[in-house]
Amino acid sequence: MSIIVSGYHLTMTEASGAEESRTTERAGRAALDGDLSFLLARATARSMAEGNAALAPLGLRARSYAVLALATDAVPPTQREIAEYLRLDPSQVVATVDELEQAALVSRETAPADRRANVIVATDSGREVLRRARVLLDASERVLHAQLSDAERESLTRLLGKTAFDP
Amino acid sequence: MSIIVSGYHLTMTEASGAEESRTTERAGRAALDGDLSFLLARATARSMAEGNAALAPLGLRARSYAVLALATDAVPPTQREIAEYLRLDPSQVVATVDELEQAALVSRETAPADRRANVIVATDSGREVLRRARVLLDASERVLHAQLSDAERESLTRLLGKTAFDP
DNA sequence: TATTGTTATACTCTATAACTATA
DNA sequence: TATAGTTATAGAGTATAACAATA
Repeated sequence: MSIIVSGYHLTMTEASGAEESRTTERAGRAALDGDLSFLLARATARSMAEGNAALAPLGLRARSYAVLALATDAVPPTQREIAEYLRLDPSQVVATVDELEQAALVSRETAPADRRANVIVATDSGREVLRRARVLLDASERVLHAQLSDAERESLTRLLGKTAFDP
Repeated sequence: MSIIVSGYHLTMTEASGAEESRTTERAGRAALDGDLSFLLARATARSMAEGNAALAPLGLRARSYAVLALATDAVPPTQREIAEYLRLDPSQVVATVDELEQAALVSRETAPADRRANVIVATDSGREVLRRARVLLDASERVLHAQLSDAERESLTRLLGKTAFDP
Protein backbone atom coordinates (compact mmCIF):
# COMPACT_ATOMS: atom_id res chain seq x y z
CA MET A 1 0.00 0.00 0.00
CA SER A 2 1.35 3.37 -0.79
CA ILE A 3 1.90 6.26 1.55
CA ILE A 4 2.81 8.71 -1.12
CA VAL A 5 -0.57 8.00 -2.35
CA SER A 6 -2.28 10.62 -4.32
CA GLY A 7 0.81 12.32 -5.60
CA TYR A 8 0.14 11.22 -9.10
CA HIS A 9 -3.57 11.76 -9.09
CA LEU A 10 -3.61 15.39 -8.28
CA THR A 11 -4.99 18.00 -10.55
CA MET A 12 -2.14 20.42 -10.33
CA THR A 13 -4.00 23.19 -12.06
CA GLU A 14 -6.27 23.66 -9.11
CA ALA A 15 -3.60 23.16 -6.52
CA SER A 16 -3.34 26.83 -5.77
CA GLY A 17 -5.77 29.67 -5.75
CA ALA A 18 -9.26 30.07 -4.48
CA GLU A 19 -12.24 28.20 -5.76
CA GLU A 20 -15.48 30.00 -6.22
CA SER A 21 -17.79 28.60 -3.66
CA ARG A 22 -15.51 27.07 -1.08
CA THR A 23 -17.05 28.81 1.85
CA THR A 24 -20.54 28.13 0.64
CA GLU A 25 -19.71 24.49 0.18
CA ARG A 26 -18.20 24.24 3.56
CA ALA A 27 -21.01 25.94 5.32
CA GLY A 28 -23.62 23.94 3.51
CA ARG A 29 -22.17 20.44 3.74
CA ALA A 30 -21.37 19.71 7.31
CA ALA A 31 -22.04 15.97 7.38
CA LEU A 32 -18.33 15.19 7.36
CA ASP A 33 -16.83 18.32 8.86
CA GLY A 34 -16.12 16.70 12.24
CA ASP A 35 -15.00 13.40 10.77
CA LEU A 36 -11.35 12.82 11.63
CA SER A 37 -10.77 10.41 8.75
CA PHE A 38 -12.26 12.80 6.24
CA LEU A 39 -10.33 15.77 7.58
CA LEU A 40 -7.11 13.78 7.39
CA ALA A 41 -7.83 12.82 3.80
CA ARG A 42 -8.75 16.34 2.82
CA ALA A 43 -5.77 17.93 4.55
CA THR A 44 -3.48 15.38 2.93
CA ALA A 45 -4.94 16.04 -0.49
CA ARG A 46 -4.28 19.76 -0.10
CA SER A 47 -0.83 19.09 1.24
CA MET A 48 0.02 16.72 -1.58
CA ALA A 49 -1.25 19.07 -4.26
CA GLU A 50 0.65 22.04 -2.90
CA GLY A 51 3.72 19.94 -2.22
CA ASN A 52 3.88 18.56 -5.72
CA ALA A 53 3.36 22.02 -7.16
CA ALA A 54 6.14 23.40 -4.97
CA LEU A 55 8.54 20.62 -5.95
CA ALA A 56 7.81 20.76 -9.67
CA PRO A 57 10.51 23.38 -10.45
CA LEU A 58 13.10 20.94 -9.11
CA GLY A 59 11.74 18.04 -11.14
CA LEU A 60 10.70 16.27 -7.94
CA ARG A 61 7.40 14.96 -6.73
CA ALA A 62 6.33 14.00 -3.23
CA ARG A 63 7.50 10.46 -3.73
CA SER A 64 10.92 11.20 -5.16
CA TYR A 65 11.43 13.88 -2.51
CA ALA A 66 10.69 11.33 0.20
CA VAL A 67 13.13 8.80 -1.26
CA LEU A 68 15.79 11.47 -1.69
CA ALA A 69 15.33 12.55 1.91
CA LEU A 70 15.76 8.99 3.16
CA ALA A 71 18.88 8.64 1.04
CA THR A 72 20.57 11.36 3.11
CA ASP A 73 20.31 9.27 6.25
CA ALA A 74 23.57 8.68 8.09
CA VAL A 75 22.98 4.97 7.63
CA PRO A 76 21.60 4.94 4.11
CA PRO A 77 18.64 2.66 3.52
CA THR A 78 18.28 -0.31 1.22
CA GLN A 79 15.52 -0.25 -1.37
CA ARG A 80 13.66 -2.76 0.73
CA GLU A 81 13.79 -0.47 3.75
CA ILE A 82 12.59 2.45 1.65
CA ALA A 83 9.69 0.34 0.42
CA GLU A 84 8.67 -0.57 3.94
CA TYR A 85 9.03 2.91 5.35
CA LEU A 86 7.01 4.53 2.58
CA ARG A 87 4.79 1.48 2.18
CA LEU A 88 5.58 1.31 -1.49
CA ASP A 89 5.82 -1.81 -3.56
CA PRO A 90 9.50 -2.70 -4.18
CA SER A 91 8.93 -2.32 -7.91
CA GLN A 92 7.81 1.25 -7.36
CA VAL A 93 10.99 1.96 -5.46
CA VAL A 94 12.94 0.64 -8.45
CA ALA A 95 11.23 3.17 -10.69
CA THR A 96 11.71 6.07 -8.28
CA VAL A 97 15.38 5.28 -7.65
CA ASP A 98 15.90 4.92 -11.41
CA GLU A 99 14.50 8.40 -11.85
CA LEU A 100 16.64 9.90 -9.08
CA GLU A 101 19.73 8.06 -10.26
CA GLN A 102 19.31 9.29 -13.82
CA ALA A 103 19.14 12.80 -12.42
CA ALA A 104 22.35 12.00 -10.50
CA LEU A 105 20.68 12.81 -7.19
CA VAL A 106 21.29 9.38 -5.65
CA SER A 107 23.48 6.40 -6.41
CA ARG A 108 22.99 2.69 -5.88
CA GLU A 109 25.78 1.08 -3.92
CA THR A 110 26.04 -2.60 -3.22
CA ALA A 111 25.56 -3.18 0.48
CA PRO A 112 28.84 -4.45 1.95
CA ALA A 113 27.10 -6.81 4.33
CA ASP A 114 24.70 -8.28 1.76
CA ARG A 115 25.63 -8.12 -1.88
CA ARG A 116 22.02 -8.70 -2.95
CA ALA A 117 20.96 -5.37 -1.52
CA ASN A 118 21.42 -1.85 -2.87
CA VAL A 119 22.04 0.95 -0.47
CA ILE A 120 20.68 4.26 -1.77
CA VAL A 121 22.97 7.19 -1.10
CA ALA A 122 22.29 10.81 -1.96
CA THR A 123 24.98 12.49 -4.04
CA ASP A 124 26.31 15.93 -3.19
CA SER A 125 24.07 17.26 -5.91
CA GLY A 126 21.15 15.34 -4.39
CA ARG A 127 21.80 16.88 -1.00
CA GLU A 128 21.87 20.33 -2.52
CA VAL A 129 18.61 19.71 -4.37
CA LEU A 130 17.10 18.40 -1.15
CA ARG A 131 18.07 21.58 0.66
CA ARG A 132 16.35 23.65 -1.99
CA ALA A 133 13.35 21.34 -1.93
CA ARG A 134 13.01 21.86 1.81
CA VAL A 135 13.03 25.62 1.38
CA LEU A 136 10.29 25.40 -1.23
CA LEU A 137 8.25 23.00 0.89
CA ASP A 138 8.59 25.14 3.99
CA ALA A 139 7.25 28.13 2.13
CA SER A 140 4.48 26.05 0.65
CA GLU A 141 3.49 24.69 4.05
CA ARG A 142 3.38 28.12 5.58
CA VAL A 143 0.79 29.11 3.01
CA LEU A 144 -0.99 25.79 3.25
CA HIS A 145 -1.36 25.93 7.00
CA ALA A 146 -1.81 29.67 7.25
CA GLN A 147 -4.87 29.16 9.44
CA LEU A 148 -2.65 27.64 12.12
CA SER A 149 -0.31 29.49 14.47
CA ASP A 150 3.24 28.22 14.81
CA ALA A 151 2.30 26.58 18.07
CA GLU A 152 -0.70 24.92 16.48
CA ARG A 153 1.39 23.67 13.59
CA GLU A 154 3.88 22.18 16.00
CA SER A 155 1.06 20.65 17.98
CA LEU A 156 -0.41 19.13 14.82
CA THR A 157 2.97 17.66 13.90
CA ARG A 158 3.38 16.21 17.37
CA LEU A 159 -0.08 14.64 17.40
CA LEU A 160 0.37 13.16 13.94
CA GLY A 161 3.74 11.78 14.96
CA LYS A 162 1.99 9.82 17.70
CA THR A 163 -0.60 8.31 15.40
CA ALA A 164 1.09 8.06 11.99
CA PHE A 165 2.90 4.85 12.91
CA ASP A 166 1.65 1.57 14.21
CA PRO A 167 2.14 1.31 17.95
CA MET B 1 -8.20 15.66 -7.80
CA SER B 2 -9.52 13.12 -5.43
CA ILE B 3 -9.79 13.40 -1.70
CA ILE B 4 -10.83 9.85 -1.13
CA VAL B 5 -7.57 9.09 -2.67
CA SER B 6 -5.90 5.94 -1.72
CA GLY B 7 -9.02 4.05 -0.82
CA TYR B 8 -8.68 1.77 -3.74
CA HIS B 9 -4.96 1.31 -3.60
CA LEU B 10 -4.70 -0.08 -0.15
CA THR B 11 -3.46 -3.52 0.60
CA MET B 12 -6.24 -4.54 2.89
CA THR B 13 -4.45 -7.66 4.06
CA GLU B 14 -1.92 -5.59 5.93
CA ALA B 15 -4.39 -3.07 7.18
CA SER B 16 -4.44 -4.53 10.66
CA GLY B 17 -1.88 -6.27 12.76
CA ALA B 18 1.71 -5.63 13.58
CA GLU B 19 4.55 -5.68 11.13
CA GLU B 20 7.83 -7.18 12.13
CA SER B 21 10.28 -4.39 12.24
CA ARG B 22 8.18 -1.28 12.66
CA THR B 23 10.02 0.09 15.63
CA THR B 24 13.38 -0.61 14.05
CA GLU B 25 12.30 1.15 10.88
CA ARG B 26 11.07 4.12 12.76
CA ALA B 27 14.06 4.45 14.95
CA GLY B 28 16.46 4.07 12.06
CA ARG B 29 14.89 6.33 9.45
CA ALA B 30 14.32 9.73 10.94
CA ALA B 31 14.78 11.89 7.86
CA LEU B 32 11.03 12.40 7.49
CA ASP B 33 9.76 11.86 11.02
CA GLY B 34 9.20 15.57 11.68
CA ASP B 35 7.84 16.31 8.23
CA LEU B 36 4.25 17.45 8.50
CA SER B 37 3.38 16.48 4.94
CA PHE B 38 4.80 13.03 5.36
CA LEU B 39 3.07 12.49 8.68
CA LEU B 40 -0.22 13.58 7.17
CA ALA B 41 0.20 11.16 4.29
CA ARG B 42 1.19 8.33 6.55
CA ALA B 43 -1.63 8.92 9.04
CA THR B 44 -4.11 9.16 6.19
CA ALA B 45 -2.87 5.91 4.68
CA ARG B 46 -3.37 4.13 7.99
CA SER B 47 -6.75 5.75 8.46
CA MET B 48 -7.90 4.82 4.97
CA ALA B 49 -6.73 1.24 5.28
CA GLU B 50 -8.45 0.73 8.62
CA GLY B 51 -11.53 2.63 7.51
CA ASN B 52 -12.00 0.55 4.41
CA ALA B 53 -11.49 -2.63 6.39
CA ALA B 54 -14.05 -1.50 8.96
CA LEU B 55 -16.61 -0.62 6.30
CA ALA B 56 -16.18 -3.78 4.25
CA PRO B 57 -18.86 -5.77 6.15
CA LEU B 58 -21.41 -3.15 5.07
CA GLY B 59 -20.27 -3.24 1.45
CA LEU B 60 -19.04 0.33 1.73
CA ARG B 61 -15.67 1.93 1.12
CA ALA B 62 -14.38 5.29 2.24
CA ARG B 63 -15.68 6.95 -0.88
CA SER B 64 -19.18 5.51 -0.85
CA TYR B 65 -19.40 6.20 2.87
CA ALA B 66 -18.53 9.83 2.26
CA VAL B 67 -21.13 10.20 -0.48
CA LEU B 68 -23.75 8.47 1.64
CA ALA B 69 -22.99 10.78 4.55
CA LEU B 70 -23.40 13.86 2.36
CA ALA B 71 -26.69 12.48 1.06
CA THR B 72 -28.15 12.72 4.58
CA ASP B 73 -27.68 16.47 4.61
CA ALA B 74 -30.78 18.49 5.38
CA VAL B 75 -30.32 20.21 2.03
CA PRO B 76 -29.25 17.24 -0.08
CA PRO B 77 -26.38 17.90 -2.48
CA THR B 78 -26.26 17.69 -6.24
CA GLN B 79 -23.72 15.39 -7.83
CA ARG B 80 -21.74 18.44 -8.82
CA GLU B 81 -21.60 19.61 -5.22
CA ILE B 82 -20.49 16.17 -4.08
CA ALA B 83 -17.75 16.20 -6.69
CA GLU B 84 -16.48 19.56 -5.49
CA TYR B 85 -16.67 18.76 -1.80
CA LEU B 86 -14.83 15.46 -2.18
CA ARG B 87 -12.72 16.75 -5.07
CA LEU B 88 -13.80 13.87 -7.22
CA ASP B 89 -14.25 13.92 -10.96
CA PRO B 90 -17.98 14.14 -11.80
CA SER B 91 -17.71 10.84 -13.64
CA GLN B 92 -16.49 9.18 -10.47
CA VAL B 93 -19.48 10.54 -8.61
CA VAL B 94 -21.69 8.95 -11.26
CA ALA B 95 -20.10 5.56 -10.56
CA THR B 96 -20.33 5.93 -6.79
CA VAL B 97 -23.95 7.08 -6.85
CA ASP B 98 -24.78 4.22 -9.23
CA GLU B 99 -23.35 1.81 -6.71
CA LEU B 100 -25.22 3.33 -3.78
CA GLU B 101 -28.44 3.58 -5.74
CA GLN B 102 -28.27 -0.06 -6.78
CA ALA B 103 -27.92 -0.94 -3.12
CA ALA B 104 -30.99 1.27 -2.46
CA LEU B 105 -29.04 3.45 -0.04
CA VAL B 106 -29.60 6.69 -1.96
CA SER B 107 -31.89 7.89 -4.70
CA ARG B 108 -31.46 10.39 -7.47
CA GLU B 109 -34.10 13.09 -7.52
CA THR B 110 -34.38 15.76 -10.14
CA ALA B 111 -33.58 19.11 -8.55
CA PRO B 112 -36.74 21.24 -8.56
CA ALA B 113 -34.84 24.44 -9.26
CA ASP B 114 -32.69 23.04 -12.07
CA ARG B 115 -33.91 20.03 -13.98
CA ARG B 116 -30.42 19.29 -15.26
CA ALA B 117 -29.19 18.46 -11.79
CA ASN B 118 -29.72 15.39 -9.64
CA VAL B 119 -30.10 15.79 -5.94
CA ILE B 120 -28.79 12.76 -4.03
CA VAL B 121 -30.96 11.77 -1.07
CA ALA B 122 -30.26 8.96 1.38
CA THR B 123 -33.07 6.44 1.76
CA ASP B 124 -34.25 5.24 5.19
CA SER B 125 -32.20 2.14 4.58
CA GLY B 126 -29.24 4.32 3.66
CA ARG B 127 -29.57 6.28 6.89
CA GLU B 128 -29.65 3.07 8.88
CA VAL B 129 -26.57 1.72 7.11
CA LEU B 130 -24.83 5.04 7.74
CA ARG B 131 -25.58 4.75 11.45
CA ARG B 132 -24.04 1.31 11.54
CA ALA B 133 -21.09 2.52 9.47
CA ARG B 134 -20.43 5.26 11.99
CA VAL B 135 -20.38 2.76 14.84
CA LEU B 136 -17.86 0.62 12.99
CA LEU B 137 -15.72 3.62 12.09
CA ASP B 138 -15.78 4.97 15.65
CA ALA B 139 -14.49 1.65 16.95
CA SER B 140 -11.90 1.51 14.20
CA GLU B 141 -10.68 5.02 14.95
CA ARG B 142 -10.35 4.31 18.63
CA VAL B 143 -7.93 1.51 17.79
CA LEU B 144 -6.23 3.52 15.08
CA HIS B 145 -5.56 6.51 17.31
CA ALA B 146 -4.96 4.54 20.47
CA GLN B 147 -1.77 6.51 21.09
CA LEU B 148 -3.84 9.66 21.54
CA SER B 149 -5.94 10.59 24.55
CA ASP B 150 -9.51 11.73 23.96
CA ALA B 151 -8.40 15.31 24.42
CA GLU B 152 -5.58 14.87 21.93
CA ARG B 153 -7.91 13.29 19.39
CA GLU B 154 -10.28 16.22 19.75
CA SER B 155 -7.39 18.60 19.42
CA LEU B 156 -6.21 16.84 16.27
CA THR B 157 -9.68 17.05 14.79
CA ARG B 158 -9.91 20.74 15.61
CA LEU B 159 -6.52 21.54 14.09
CA LEU B 160 -7.25 19.56 10.94
CA GLY B 161 -10.58 21.32 10.64
CA LYS B 162 -8.70 24.62 10.46
CA THR B 163 -6.35 23.49 7.72
CA ALA B 164 -8.30 20.93 5.69
CA PHE B 165 -10.13 23.60 3.73
CA ASP B 166 -8.90 26.49 1.70
CA PRO B 167 -9.14 29.74 3.65
C1' DT C 1 -23.65 29.59 -25.16
C1' DA C 2 -22.87 27.35 -20.70
C1' DT C 3 -23.74 23.65 -17.41
C1' DT C 4 -25.35 18.88 -15.42
C1' DG C 5 -24.97 14.35 -15.80
C1' DT C 6 -23.49 10.51 -18.60
C1' DT C 7 -20.61 7.41 -21.36
C1' DA C 8 -16.54 5.72 -23.48
C1' DT C 9 -11.82 5.67 -23.45
C1' DA C 10 -7.01 6.90 -22.82
C1' DC C 11 -3.86 7.40 -19.30
C1' DT C 12 -1.58 6.57 -15.02
C1' DC C 13 -0.57 4.12 -10.99
C1' DT C 14 -0.53 -0.21 -8.33
C1' DA C 15 0.01 -5.04 -7.56
C1' DT C 16 1.42 -9.68 -8.99
C1' DA C 17 4.26 -13.04 -10.73
C1' DA C 18 8.38 -14.67 -12.73
C1' DC C 19 13.36 -14.16 -13.05
C1' DT C 20 18.60 -13.43 -11.43
C1' DA C 21 21.79 -13.07 -8.08
C1' DT C 22 23.04 -13.66 -3.86
C1' DA C 23 22.43 -15.66 1.05
C1' DT D 1 15.19 -22.58 0.49
C1' DA D 2 14.64 -17.69 1.16
C1' DT D 3 15.45 -12.79 0.08
C1' DA D 4 16.90 -8.24 -2.76
C1' DG D 5 16.22 -6.26 -6.81
C1' DT D 6 14.34 -6.26 -11.50
C1' DT D 7 11.10 -6.71 -15.29
C1' DA D 8 6.81 -7.31 -17.62
C1' DT D 9 2.13 -7.14 -17.29
C1' DA D 10 -2.48 -7.45 -15.49
C1' DG D 11 -5.63 -4.92 -12.79
C1' DA D 12 -7.66 -0.73 -10.87
C1' DG D 13 -8.36 4.09 -10.60
C1' DT D 14 -8.32 8.75 -12.69
C1' DA D 15 -8.87 12.14 -16.16
C1' DT D 16 -10.48 13.74 -20.71
C1' DA D 17 -13.46 14.42 -24.33
C1' DA D 18 -17.81 14.05 -26.53
C1' DC D 19 -22.79 13.77 -26.01
C1' DA D 20 -27.92 14.77 -24.69
C1' DA D 21 -30.83 17.51 -21.84
C1' DT D 22 -31.60 21.79 -19.77
C1' DA D 23 -30.51 26.54 -18.50
